[in-house]
Amino acid sequence: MTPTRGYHHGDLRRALLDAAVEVIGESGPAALSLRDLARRAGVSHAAPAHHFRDKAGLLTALAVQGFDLLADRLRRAGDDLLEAGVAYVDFAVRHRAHFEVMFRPDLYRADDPEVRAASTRAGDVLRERVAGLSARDGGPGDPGRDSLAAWSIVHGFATLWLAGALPDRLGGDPREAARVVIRRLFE
Amino acid sequence: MTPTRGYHHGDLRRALLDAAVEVIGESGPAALSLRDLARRAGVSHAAPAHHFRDKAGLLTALAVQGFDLLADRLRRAGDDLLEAGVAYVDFAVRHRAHFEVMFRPDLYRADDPEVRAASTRAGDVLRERVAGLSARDGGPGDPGRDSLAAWSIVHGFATLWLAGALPDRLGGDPREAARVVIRRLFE
DNA sequence: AGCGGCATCTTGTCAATGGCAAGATATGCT
DNA sequence: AGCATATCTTGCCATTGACAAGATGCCGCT
Repeated sequence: MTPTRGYHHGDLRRALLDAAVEVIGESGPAALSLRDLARRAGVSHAAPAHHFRDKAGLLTALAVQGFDLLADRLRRAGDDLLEAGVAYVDFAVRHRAHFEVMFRPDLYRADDPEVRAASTRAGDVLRERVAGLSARDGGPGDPGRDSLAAWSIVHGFATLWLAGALPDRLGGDPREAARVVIRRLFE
Repeated sequence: MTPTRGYHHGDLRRALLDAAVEVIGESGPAALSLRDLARRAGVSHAAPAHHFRDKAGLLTALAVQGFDLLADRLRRAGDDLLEAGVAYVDFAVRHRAHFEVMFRPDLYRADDPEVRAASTRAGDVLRERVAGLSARDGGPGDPGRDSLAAWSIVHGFATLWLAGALPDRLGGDPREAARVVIRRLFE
């Protein structure tokens, strides 16, 4: 299982996932075609089925990858809830394709055990950060409510940013804009 | 232009939009098929094209309808920002199909003048409510930032609710759960 | 009343897609 | 070396979106 060049034709699974990320990032999940991915990878149109069964299978794998990436990003953002929030938005923008799939459960098998596990892992990190904050400032707040509010505001901001719904005056740096908005939670 | 029964075969445009709302509400926008809508309406597979040109055209019409519905709902929620927020979430849940399309610009022609106009109308109502709040409590806050924060938190909550990402303990009433979360902005 | 114009809908067709079945080919294990 | 298996290919079918050309019913105009 060497990472790059392989045996038969290359390591297809990764190549297909990478191509999917590229396509979705450019044109959205609706534009995704298994046959197109196969062409990009230089294999026949039925090859993807052996790795992912069907389209939903491929998107399920993408979702797992996405939740794991997100958990990693959140962890590396440190203990500060504000920075974790900024990292959440940053993740959504930099890994747009993953993010767009992750929260569209009608596109993949959301009940897949791998997805559930990965999604739980990411959720745990988020809750951890919120709990950390509540502890630090002598937090009165119900941590359930606080994490919901925090999650909602960063998720909403990220979604609206990706949808292109936000006004232009915010400029081109989502991290900076997100920081300002999230801080509103702490005042 | 009588509302119901019509002339040639019925008033198709409305029938198709209604059927689209039903399908999307049940299975998401990915499951939408023009031919299926035509079958449901009892017309031939090419009939929809005359009203909407293509799939994107139909979804564009749905988005316009959605933004107008949302503006209406927000207006009827009154001046209170908290209630407007609850109404936003309530709209997303009750008009799930519209909501899911509205914020997925890759599915329709987001640059369509009608969409832009309708979306602006809805945005104006939201900003109005935020401005009203700032004025009332001697608001120090930058209204730009406040409306962004308010929009983000309600949009995020609604999106997560629809995605089924929120924990079960919230129960089945999104309005109540949303009210608790939104209040977090005012403390 | 009759006629022409037009919006509405239908039939026919094509390329592209997802998914399935059956076969070919390389890989690794024994 | 030989066999089992994962990997990939070729061939096929139903469905879909989109287009073209024709049929059908409604309207206003003379």
